[in-house]
Amino acid sequence: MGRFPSTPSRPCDVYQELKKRLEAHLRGVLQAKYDLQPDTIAMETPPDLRMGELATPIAFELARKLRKAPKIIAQEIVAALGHLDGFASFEVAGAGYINARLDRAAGARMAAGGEAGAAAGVASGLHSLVEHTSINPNKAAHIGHLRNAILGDTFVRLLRASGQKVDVQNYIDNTGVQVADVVVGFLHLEGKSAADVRALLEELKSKGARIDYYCWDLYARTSSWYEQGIEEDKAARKRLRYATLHEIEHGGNETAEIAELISTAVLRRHLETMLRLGIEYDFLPRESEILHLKFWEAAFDQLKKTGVLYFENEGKNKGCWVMSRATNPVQNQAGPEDDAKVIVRSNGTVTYVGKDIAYHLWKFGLLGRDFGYKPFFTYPNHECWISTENGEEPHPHFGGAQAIYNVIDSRQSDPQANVIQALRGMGHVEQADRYTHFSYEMVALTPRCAVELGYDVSEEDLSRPYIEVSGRKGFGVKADDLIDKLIAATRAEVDARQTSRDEAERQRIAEQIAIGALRYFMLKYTRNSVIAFDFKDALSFEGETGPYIQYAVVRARNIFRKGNTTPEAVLAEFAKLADEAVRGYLTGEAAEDIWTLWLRAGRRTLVLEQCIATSEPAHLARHGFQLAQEFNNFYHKHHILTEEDPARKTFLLATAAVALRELVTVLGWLGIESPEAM
RNA sequence: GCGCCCGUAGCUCAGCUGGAUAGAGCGACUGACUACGAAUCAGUAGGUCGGGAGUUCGAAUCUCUCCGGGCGCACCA
Repeated sequence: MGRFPSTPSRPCDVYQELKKRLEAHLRGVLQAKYDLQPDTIAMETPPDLRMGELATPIAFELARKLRKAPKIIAQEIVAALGHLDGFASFEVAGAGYINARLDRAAGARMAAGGEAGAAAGVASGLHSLVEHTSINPNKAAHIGHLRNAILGDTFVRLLRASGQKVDVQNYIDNTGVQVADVVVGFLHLEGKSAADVRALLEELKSKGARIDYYCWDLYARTSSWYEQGIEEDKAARKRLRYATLHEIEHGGNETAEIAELISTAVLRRHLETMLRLGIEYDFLPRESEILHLKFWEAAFDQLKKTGVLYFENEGKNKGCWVMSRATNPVQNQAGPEDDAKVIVRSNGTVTYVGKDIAYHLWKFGLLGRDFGYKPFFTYPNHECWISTENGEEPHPHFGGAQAIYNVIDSRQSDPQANVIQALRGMGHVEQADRYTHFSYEMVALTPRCAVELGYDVSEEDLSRPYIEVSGRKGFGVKADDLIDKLIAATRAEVDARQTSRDEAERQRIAEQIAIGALRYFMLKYTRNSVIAFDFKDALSFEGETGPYIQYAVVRARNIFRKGNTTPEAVLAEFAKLADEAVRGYLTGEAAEDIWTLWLRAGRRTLVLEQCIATSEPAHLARHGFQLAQEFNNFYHKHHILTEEDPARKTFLLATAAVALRELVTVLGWLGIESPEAM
């Protein structure tokens, strides 16, 4: 069963519809013939199109129960299936498979009208909240953050395409040690006051320089400064670090003012960087408000009341409020539970997980408190709000979602599990079930790439398959650097090809291609595979890449431009063709590749649902590539505009129209634009 | 010590709820631009799916075990 309530009578694409139809028909037969009602009927696609389009191995499963050979059962079922709308025939294959052949004309008609189903989208009524990006606002974004934001943004697009209402949040830890570290850098390494920092921000702005890049270096310098000198120095610097952190958390002093200036300026840069990729946010909740609006106090009451937290009187956690681990749920008897997770320290302060529990109660509307809101960043079509203590009225409402997705790398799975465990323990079982840690593996650098970038790489690291990026060490590829590099590369290609277009147009196309390449690169890997980053792979525009798919779109569009017609007009003509004609064009050895393309075009919603059910956008990326590949193959084999038979020409044009529509839709869901030319 | 992830072609990766002959891209080698633009297409070579056992009519997929690699397991944030 799916995670969410099923949506009855939802429009389906060809595959979904026919699969459902066949399944229902099979159930009828099994009921009438054997008085059986199996829970599920497995449906699959045969290895070769010549065997049919749908298949079921149901006869194998029934063999034992019915004490008959699978082949005999399959024959009996096939005999009983008779005729079914949308299907041409059923037959037994192999040792007992039941294969179904579609009525290709009917299938093509359904695929041609496919936009009705998908465009309607059908509101599932679910209100989801996706949190992604969440970069500490103390340095520039790097490639690891790009993977996070692209995965998150794409998933948002998929949820919206399926009809969900989605709020996009970017959590900002503006009062953590990481921000404290750059503040230490400004105060003690550079000797700057709040006024100096303000002047620096102005100066950088006037020069068009990036404050996040400035902080990238300062952060790395400060981190290494902590490690330098004699032990006494180190201890003193560590004390300074935590004193700074506490001043920032407390607020209302010059240190906090610098932290606010820097974190806000860096945050703006992050939003600008992500906007280059078409990534936008609705709300930016900040840790400073979670602290100052006392979210924790409200959560603490609930945690104590429900018994999730208990006070430890002995053992190593004596004097703390602790929670049992998710992996170790019950251990109430006999002695202190030293393995428990500390939520409130013996000095009375709350840990990160504690604050996170409070924040997640808010996300589900269970906290009984809310942020103040003020506008922060204006997008062409909407406003992005940020948390504040005393908000402005009126403001939109955030939080109170039914389902949440946290796009956070897999290293955080432990703390995420703790939060889910707390929710469950508090009795919020439904919410815990709809809490998804959308985890993914890191982006690392290949040793070769690290050397190429001029970093000192140890012997040990050189022998590894990849090296983890580190903001603290200043080791990694900055997001904007990569985007700039990609645009420069695509611009060179576009300049060589599009000699008649003007500067602005060429730049626009180059950006679309560069972003397409980047987004596709980050999406083509499944979430739990580590990406060992290399410029050679990321800067590739051939083969399984975003530009490959975009190029297929451009080719399809060119057909209609040169043919002086439109996809809409063509599909209207196609509707008038006789079924016999369409069936003829889609049948036979030479037509298999065309039929393959139509079939692929007819499974978009199926892939969408699979992506959502598994939280895996990579499936859609692959679907887009395969669609483009099959279209390119079709494009080469069949020259459309010189086709002499007018009916066949209409059919070929309709094929291109459907492919074009699907490619553009899929690319849109991946957040990739379809250029007019390449 | 405990937990999670990974191991599939020379390289980088797919492989949907177990299903028929394990697929792409890159790289290598052959071919195809006077066609709707070759950022393309067609073809060839290349795999005991880390090893072993088990479950099953049927395993890359599920279970166990071993080997190899990565990441987590703080009163840090």
